[in-house]
Amino acid sequence: MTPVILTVDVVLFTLHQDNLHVVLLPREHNPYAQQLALPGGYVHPEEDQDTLSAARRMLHSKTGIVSPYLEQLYTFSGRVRDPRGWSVSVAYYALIHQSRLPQEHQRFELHAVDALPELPFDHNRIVQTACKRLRDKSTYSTLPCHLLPSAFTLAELQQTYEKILGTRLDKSVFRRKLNDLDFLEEAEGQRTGAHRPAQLYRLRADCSDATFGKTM
Amino acid sequence: MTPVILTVDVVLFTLHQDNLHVVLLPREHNPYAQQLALPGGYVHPEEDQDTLSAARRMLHSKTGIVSPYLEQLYTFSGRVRDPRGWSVSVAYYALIHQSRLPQEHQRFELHAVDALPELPFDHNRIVQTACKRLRDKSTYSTLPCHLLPSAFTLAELQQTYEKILGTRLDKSVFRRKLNDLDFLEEAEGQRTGAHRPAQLYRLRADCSDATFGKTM
DNA sequence: GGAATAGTGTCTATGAGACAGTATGAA
DNA sequence: TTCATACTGTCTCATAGACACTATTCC
Repeated sequence: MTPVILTVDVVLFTLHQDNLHVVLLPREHNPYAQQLALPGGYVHPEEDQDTLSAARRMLHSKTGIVSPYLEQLYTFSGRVRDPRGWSVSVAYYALIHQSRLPQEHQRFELHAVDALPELPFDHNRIVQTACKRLRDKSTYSTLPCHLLPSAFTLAELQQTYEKILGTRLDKSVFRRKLNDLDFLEEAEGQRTGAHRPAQLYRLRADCSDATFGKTM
Repeated sequence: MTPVILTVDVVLFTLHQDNLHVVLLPREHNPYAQQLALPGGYVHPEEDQDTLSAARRMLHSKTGIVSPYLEQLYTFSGRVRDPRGWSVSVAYYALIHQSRLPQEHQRFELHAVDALPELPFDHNRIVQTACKRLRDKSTYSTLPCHLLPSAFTLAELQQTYEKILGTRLDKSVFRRKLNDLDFLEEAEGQRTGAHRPAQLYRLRADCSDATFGKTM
């Protein structure tokens, strides 16, 4: 068998300055050394249980982040996508709140998904695919919760859905649906700001990957 | 790098005796020689453009079928799924009408998805994943059309949706939605049987992978 | 004409959207 | 008291579901 290059790449989403961003970091090695790219690298069969473990390891070793929401996205493959030869990249996507990104000594950068630089390999296509998946799945799942801190207000959650979906939602309708779908529970405390404080909620533990028939 | 085994596997669905079946065939080589398994095998980097091409080649060489609906399903990987070692299988699923299965000299078998034998590797899990995807996606896409011949009646289409989704649909509602979604076009001729003939329809060429917000 | 299936029309209840209203804390 | 935001109530209109009705063929 001709050897095939096996890698994983991770599209790590976060909300930054009210817009969807992805984490990019400069590549350490050739090809495309120093260029900004998705966190990723070779699968290590001795070390990794499977490609999910490899993705987790990659994320942790390159950005210091442990175990946010992480899901397989799609597998990209072929002769031309990597100059080193025939390759397979199992792509994953992850969601995290900005507060859980390490603050110091990390070389990663946040880039708005609608203003990405040109990336090596087929990484632009991978990000596009991830955006589409995130948007599609957000219409019928609890995904956007993972972009928020562990406790959040209903207004924050609504804004997050709106940002991802690119549409305005009616407050009353949104809350009625949340009530029906019943994937949130009250958290302790309230968000106190300049005005009336808002109740905090958290995603129910058994609903971290919940999907529903209806649409948000 | 430790060498990694790279394969593709294909879950080929068809309706047979009014039930959802998958194509299985006896493995030619070890491990598990002679045992029934999904059509699949090694990716050939010299020959295959990418894993999709590999899946097409596999399907054609093992079953004689060319190019039905074929879509990537999920990538299964790890140390334990294949006794030969650390492996990656990029799984695809395909839909085809029984009439397009070759009639003679093929060694494949049709097995009802709800009465599968025990399969080698993690093939049972792969079929399960494919069933779930097929069911989920059928609620908001034209997928079931690919299980029918190129021209079909609305009643046949409705029965197909019902079989896959496992629910009864109201004829009037179903047709109203078909009308709204507008992914069918009239085909020449009618299905003439024991009673009033039914108009034939076909999937519009630009809708072979159409999805919609609403639900069937 | 009867049986069976194709295809259409209509009533109703549900629920989404729009929007106005009330509640509560900060200044 | 005012302002801004949290939160809730209500009206209306669209539509999914239920089901009855008409149409067309074979016998």
